[in-house]
Amino acid sequence: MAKAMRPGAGRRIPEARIRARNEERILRAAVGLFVAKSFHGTQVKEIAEKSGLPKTNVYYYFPTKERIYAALIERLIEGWDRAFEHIVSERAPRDAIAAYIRAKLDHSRRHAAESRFFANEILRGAQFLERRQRRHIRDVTRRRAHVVEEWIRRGQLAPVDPRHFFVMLWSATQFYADFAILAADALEKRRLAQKDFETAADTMIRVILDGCCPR
Amino acid sequence: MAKAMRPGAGRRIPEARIRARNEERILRAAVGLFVAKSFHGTQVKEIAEKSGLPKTNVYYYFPTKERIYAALIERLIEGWDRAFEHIVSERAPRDAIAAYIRAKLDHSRRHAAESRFFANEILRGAQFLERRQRRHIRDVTRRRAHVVEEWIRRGQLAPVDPRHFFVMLWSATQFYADFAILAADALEKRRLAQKDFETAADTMIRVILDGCCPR
DNA sequence: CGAAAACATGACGTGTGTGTCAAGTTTTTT
DNA sequence: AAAAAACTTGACACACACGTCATGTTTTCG
Repeated sequence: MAKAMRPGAGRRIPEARIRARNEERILRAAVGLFVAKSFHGTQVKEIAEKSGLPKTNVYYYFPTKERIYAALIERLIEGWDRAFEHIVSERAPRDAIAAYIRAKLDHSRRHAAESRFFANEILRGAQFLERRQRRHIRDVTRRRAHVVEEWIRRGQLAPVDPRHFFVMLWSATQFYADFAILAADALEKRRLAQKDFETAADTMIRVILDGCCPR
Repeated sequence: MAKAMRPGAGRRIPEARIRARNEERILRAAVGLFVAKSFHGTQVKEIAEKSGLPKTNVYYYFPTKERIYAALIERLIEGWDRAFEHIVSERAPRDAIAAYIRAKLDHSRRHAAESRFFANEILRGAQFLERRQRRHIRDVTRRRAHVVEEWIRRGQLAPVDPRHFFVMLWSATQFYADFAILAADALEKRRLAQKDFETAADTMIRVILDGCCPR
């Protein structure tokens, strides 16, 4: 309520003030519900309640439940490649890979709901993911794979398959957020704290860079 | 149909012939559907159709849809620790870890549907997983963690956190089956073949044992 | 062979969840 | 200040999915 207005921002966009706020609310509420109860298990009524809006109002902004889901997918793709920016050939692989791992782990911890939502979508066959979105993922991966190849050519990195290498990084960095329960059980903790994520990062970096067998 | 009878086996269990077969059918059909459409998205009618039984018959064997789901969970836990059997202190860590990775990857490839089903259950908060089942996972992990600690004590392994180390192994070995679509896109393949799983295993073993930075 | 259990099936009830509609209120524009 | 657009709301309809029931058919066992 006590929100500061940005004067110059909202002149030609009358739709983009209250609408933006409400859409945001709806999406925020929807992520958690979709993760916990899946698409079919979530009812629009619940989304409405959780976002503090009446149900009919939800339908005012989104014509169907599916469109809410699709809107969420769209957002995720945007954030997908952010952490990849660390992987550049100018940087030494040790630094770059360590930074990537820390960034990705941190992101997944802070956006656990979104991370799970994405994982869930892939798990069930990426039925809502569009062709162009998958192509985007593919293209980004290819570009960064070239960086790894460059490192290998220079002898800065052991000759590993770059794509499989990335898969390893993804899997390790997503696991703690997505399968938090399993990770917590394995660590014999009630819940994962930030500290646990840091230990996880350290372990990962150590093993992936230098291996687990002593030199 | 042309099934050999085991004479001595089925005397006091008249329920366990045709029942066993039908329950098996139902569960088989259910796994795939639950993965693709989640619990709520799957209708008993579909399970019936896919298993070739009339719907009412499904209800004859399972009182509710939930019980079908729970029965599937029960089975998964049994298979959880199989691959862990490779992790024994008598064995050299290099061999043991490599064998574990290959076994787990192979298992997840051949039982992809079950693997995804389990992943899905954890992802949504393990709502159906019972206390004892989680305790079982915890206990098994603890026991194997001691093996890793023993290796470290002997200087056969670098001093890594054993539990985080296991998490790394799990995540990497499950990823290909659970997130096959993402993995395939990353590798620029239509579908993952057995060969891809082998390359994955090789890469993993290499990186995890010796790291990615050249010695 | 005959009784009892296990198995199979079509038709039905009931709750609930998606999306609609028509009528209100607030905000923006002229 | 009035008109128009954007937003909000309660009540409703239609569909459909879970689970039941009463009634057959096959298997098992004495």
